[in-house]
Amino acid sequence: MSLAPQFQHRNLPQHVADHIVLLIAAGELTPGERVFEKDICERLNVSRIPVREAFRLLQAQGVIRGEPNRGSFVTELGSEQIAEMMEVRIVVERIAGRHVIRRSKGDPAILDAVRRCMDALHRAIRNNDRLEYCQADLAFHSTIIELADSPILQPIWESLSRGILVYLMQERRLEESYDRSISDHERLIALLATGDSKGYEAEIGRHVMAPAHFEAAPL
Amino acid sequence: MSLAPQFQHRNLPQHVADHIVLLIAAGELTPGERVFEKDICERLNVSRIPVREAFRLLQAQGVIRGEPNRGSFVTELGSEQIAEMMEVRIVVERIAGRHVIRRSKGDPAILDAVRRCMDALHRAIRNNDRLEYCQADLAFHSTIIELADSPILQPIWESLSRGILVYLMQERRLEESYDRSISDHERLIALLATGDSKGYEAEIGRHVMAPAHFEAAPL
DNA sequence: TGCCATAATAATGTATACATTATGACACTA
DNA sequence: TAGTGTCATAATGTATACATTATTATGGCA
Repeated sequence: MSLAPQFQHRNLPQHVADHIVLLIAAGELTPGERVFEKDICERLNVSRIPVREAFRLLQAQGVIRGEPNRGSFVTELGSEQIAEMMEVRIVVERIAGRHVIRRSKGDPAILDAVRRCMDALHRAIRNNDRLEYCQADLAFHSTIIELADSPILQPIWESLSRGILVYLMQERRLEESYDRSISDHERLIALLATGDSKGYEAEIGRHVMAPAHFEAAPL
Repeated sequence: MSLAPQFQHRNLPQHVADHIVLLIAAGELTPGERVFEKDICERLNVSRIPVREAFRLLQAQGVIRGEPNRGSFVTELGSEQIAEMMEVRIVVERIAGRHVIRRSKGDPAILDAVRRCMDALHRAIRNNDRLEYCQADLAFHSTIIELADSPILQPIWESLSRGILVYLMQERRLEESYDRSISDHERLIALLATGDSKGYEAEIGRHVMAPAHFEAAPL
């Protein structure tokens, strides 16, 4: 294995899966397009086994769709799917918020992990780096899910966040929402810190639906 | 490969994954227990590659938890996790219901697939076979999700349904709810057929929460 | 010219073999 | 005896090689 040293000790299939999502987010792999194992192998200079395992991860997360003996294809997400994604996301984040608030009452220090995410968010905005910003935004929410420590929410969030990253990256006028993003996240932290469950649930709904670049869910 | 002929043309990692879930549901693998690749290999008489790919599928679905270089462990689900699962499930099934109703207005025949699931449910009850019943129950809901044809809902449902199967199988007094189960499902079909979105969304909530064997979500 | 059968190619699917890492036993030492 | 270091074992992680399946190109035939 001749992988770059910084990845030596990381989980290889997981890393490959992350990389494939980045390729999709960057537009190097387009929705509907077929993904070839060999192609990914050569890009990352690894054998087919970890790549195939990454494919299974992404398949279970809905990022790619696998047809037996016929290859894998990047899932296509229309505005309707984005709306669904956000609808489920809100529920997941609400449940997670309740858990984190309950846990933080016993140990307020756990919220520090969330606060630290704000630094990354500010840094990304200073660098005016879309990808860095999207990842920092998602890291904020991922941290909360992790703190909720739920074996149910975790995999669902991982699945959702894949799609959200791709969606955010292709969103026009993303930069215009930087200011609002900061204040939204600050407010979310404050609600967690004060233990205002109801307030947090309402605010998460607003925060997620704020862009409303996607169409509302059909009746 | 010396697998039984009936599985020759099925997706092997998928089949292995299903089998592992059955082992958990049957109690042959207990929550928290470590799952060895070799053990599964010998049980199903396949090599490690499809087994490892099945592990990745189940890992992304939250059925097992993998620790790098240290193996995989069956996820433990307490009553709190069951409650979360059902809370997310309701949202997923509500969204799916809306889609199916919309689609069925253009082609009412698609609901026949759901109606056919009732036969399997009746048969399972006649046979008084718990596993067959649980699978038929889940097949009913899986069919609706499939009809909704959503690349977002599908993987989330697959993840949820794994846990639901395990939960149902370990549920005492499951047999007592057979009658109610039939009437519930009949009612759900009727609501889909009449295109009553609101009614369906309410009924799904009742149906899922009916057992209430799990504790309510914490405040 | 259009259609079908067949072979060549290239992909996915699986098995075997090797490399690396964790774990437990055991002896050695303080 | 408690602690520690080393080695043996067994698991996971990865690479290579082979098998199977799908696709495409090609050539024969109507």
